[in-house]
Formats: sequence, C-alpha cells, structure tokens
Amino acid sequence: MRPRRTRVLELAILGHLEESPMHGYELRKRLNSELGAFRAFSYGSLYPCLKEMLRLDLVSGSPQEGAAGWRSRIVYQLTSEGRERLRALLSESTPAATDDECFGVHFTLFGRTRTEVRMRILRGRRHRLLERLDFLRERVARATERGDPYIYELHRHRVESVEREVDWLEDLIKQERRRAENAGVADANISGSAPPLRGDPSATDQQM
Amino acid sequence: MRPRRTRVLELAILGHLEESPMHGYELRKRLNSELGAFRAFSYGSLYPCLKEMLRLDLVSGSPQEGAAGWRSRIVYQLTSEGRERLRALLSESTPAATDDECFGVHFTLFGRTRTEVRMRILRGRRHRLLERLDFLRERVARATERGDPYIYELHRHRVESVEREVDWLEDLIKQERRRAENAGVADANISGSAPPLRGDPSATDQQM
DNA sequence: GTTAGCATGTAAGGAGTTACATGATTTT
DNA sequence: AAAATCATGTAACTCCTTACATGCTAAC
Repeated sequence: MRPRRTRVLELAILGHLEESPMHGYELRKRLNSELGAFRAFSYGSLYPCLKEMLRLDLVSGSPQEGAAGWRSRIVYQLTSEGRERLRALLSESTPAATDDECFGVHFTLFGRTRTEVRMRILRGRRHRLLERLDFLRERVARATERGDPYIYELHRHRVESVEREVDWLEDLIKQERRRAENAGVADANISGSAPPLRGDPSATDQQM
Repeated sequence: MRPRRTRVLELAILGHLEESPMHGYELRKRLNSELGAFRAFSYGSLYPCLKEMLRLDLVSGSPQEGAAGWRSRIVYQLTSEGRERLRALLSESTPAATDDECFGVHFTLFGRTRTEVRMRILRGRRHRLLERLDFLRERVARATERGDPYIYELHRHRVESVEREVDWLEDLIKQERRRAENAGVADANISGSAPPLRGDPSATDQQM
C-alpha cells in the first residue's frame, strides 16, 4: 500500500487536532467548512492520510467504546511528535506555502501562529502574486497585439483580480506590523488569543 | 497503455488546431500563453493526449520532413470528426464547462463561438458562482460566531472576490445581449470575426 | 564548443476523487 | 418501516507533473 500523506492535508489535520481531539468524520466537516469552496476533502483522502499519520506516530487514535455499541469511532489526538511536526510545518519557509491551496490552509491557522510566521507567509504570498502579475500583464499585452477581444478581456480581469489580492495582502501586512510594534517582542507565544483584525479602518493610507 | 484524454486538454487542443495546424511543441506554447498562470500543461500530458486523439481520428498527424533533417516534427490537423467533436464540446451544456479551469478554456475560444453558446456558458458560470457565494456567506456568518478573525477575514475576502467575478460576468452578459439585438438572428456563424468588447463604458448601470 | 532552444516522447509518481461496501442510530 | 445522517474504510480511477532519455540546430 502506497503511503497516503500530503502536505496540505497533513497540515490541516495537525492544525485542527491541535485545537481539540476529534474523529475523522467530524474532522472532515470542520475542514470543509473552514477551507470552503475550494478543495472539499473526501473520506477517500482523509482516512488513508490519518492512517498513515498513525503509522508515523504523528497522531494517536483511541477507539471510543463510550456511546453504546458504536462502530468504535476513533478519536484522534496529537502526539508530541505531531505537535512538533505542526510547529515545523508552520515555521517552514518553503515557497509551497504560498500556493493558492496551501496559503489558504496556512491562513486558516493564523489564529495559532506567531506574528513573524504570519508575516513571512503573507509576504511570500504577495511575492508569488507579483510574479503572477508580471506573467499576466505580458499576456494582456500579447492579447492586445493579437486582437482577440475575449482573450484580452479574460486576462485583463485576471490581472485586476490578482491586483486586488495583492492590495488585500498589503493591508494585512500593515496590520501585522502595527500589531508587532504595539506588542513589543514579549508576546511571541503560539497560543495567544487572536487579536482583532480590521480594527481601525481610518488609518489605511500610510506607507508600508 | 491507459487512454490519456481529458475534457479540458482535449477541448483546448481542438480549439487551437481549428485555428491552424500545429506541431506539439508549438501547441504547448500557445496553450500556456493563452491559458496563463493557472494550469501550464506539460509535455507529459500533451503528447500522450495527442497520441490518443490520433488513435480516435480526431486529429491527423503528418510527419514533416521539410526542414533539412529535423526529427520529423509532426504537424497535427483537425479531421472532420475532430471538427465535429469540437462543435459538440462547445455546444454541450454540461455544468463542467463552468468549472474554474474549464470556463477559462471555453472563454479562450469565445472568439470562434456563436453568441448563444457564449451566453449559455456565461450564465452557467454566473450560476455556479452564485452558488459558491451562498456557501461562502454561510462560512462568513459562522466565522463571525466563532470569533476567529483570520478565518473571518479569509472568507470575507473570498466573498468579495467572487462577487466581483459575478459583476464582471453580468457586464459581459449585457454586452452579449446588446450585440445579439443589434445583429439580429442572421449572423449565427461560428467563424465570424469577433466583435469589439467594452465598447460603451457609459451605459453600464441599466438593469439586466 | 558550450549553452540555449527546438522537438518528441516514456515511466513513475503525486494528490486527490468517485463509487462502493458496511453497518449502526436517529429522525420522520 | 423507511430515510437521513453518522461513521469508517478500500479499490479503482483521474488527471496532471517531474524527471528522464534523446538528439537536433542556432546563437554566443
């Protein structure tokens, strides 16, 4: 049997199990409600992945016989190795974390991440989008030459859409920076309660 | 050997070969410059797909010995079956055509599509996005309850981004409608030159 | 003369989905 | 009593990518 384990899914599972132990079915519901719209994980990927993570001692699974004669639903829990792995994945500066998919999962876990990690990921994402913009702008230029109005229109819309995501990221980066300044260096704990976002809509036009 | 053929890639290939015969390498460059940023097809998927399409007589491939001692590059060309297949794929009302990926490919071919087909695809895409909006808005609501500001922020941004795509689509639909009215029923030919888009930026706020 | 680009392909692998099998439990 | 939902799992399949093998030609 081929080892079924992937970066995204593994990260998502570790992140959610850190919050509280859960069985697979529950886990899937949570994942799909938070990740939303893109990538709805199916049992066919979730269960094999959990199994593999069991094998690697990243999680421990205890069959719960509690509720009268269930098909012993298995409640998964992070092991200390799992916790370590989660930390490692979150702090990793792999460019993969700025993928469309992976970025979303990372973002979902921002509530339990240190400011500097959030910062790195936000910047990394912005960088990737700026690269994509370069690419797309060239496409727009080429479409203008070719004279196909639909292809032009498509790329123009994509450029706009990526530009907006960049703006969004820059706002977030600004907020992170302000927060880091206000808090000093002391509060770099991973489990600190997530501070409010979008708190001050007036002061958004100062420079980065 | 497993048959290597997919909807998206097949459609893209047929669409581009209709414009003019090409060899694989060239084809790939074109695909990647027009589809852009998302989905950059690799040779590993392109060549096997072409091979399969050869087997099905959707395309015919003639090795070109012309340019002094080339590794006989194969120029692919649509057969009549291929042309038929392209028509069928373009007119198909499968909901798959409104996928993120597939929609892009269809849009790329709008220059060679009839108005009614464009209309159907645009509407279908809009419908799919509205469904996604419902889903995402529920997520935003739930994130508000839960009180995780990052998850809230993520979904809020996604909602905004989908809303904007809907706006874009509605603009396009309006334009298509105007064009259809101006042209009457007579010009429903597939190879008509693509008319200009975004012609009248003033009249955008009339109702659908 | 070596790098870069043109050109065609194959094998293996990665990351997931769909469809199925199975059964218990709660709701209607 | 039927239907929905909870719950776990497997096998097969999809669709694409990476890495490799091969060799030619043009540019620097």
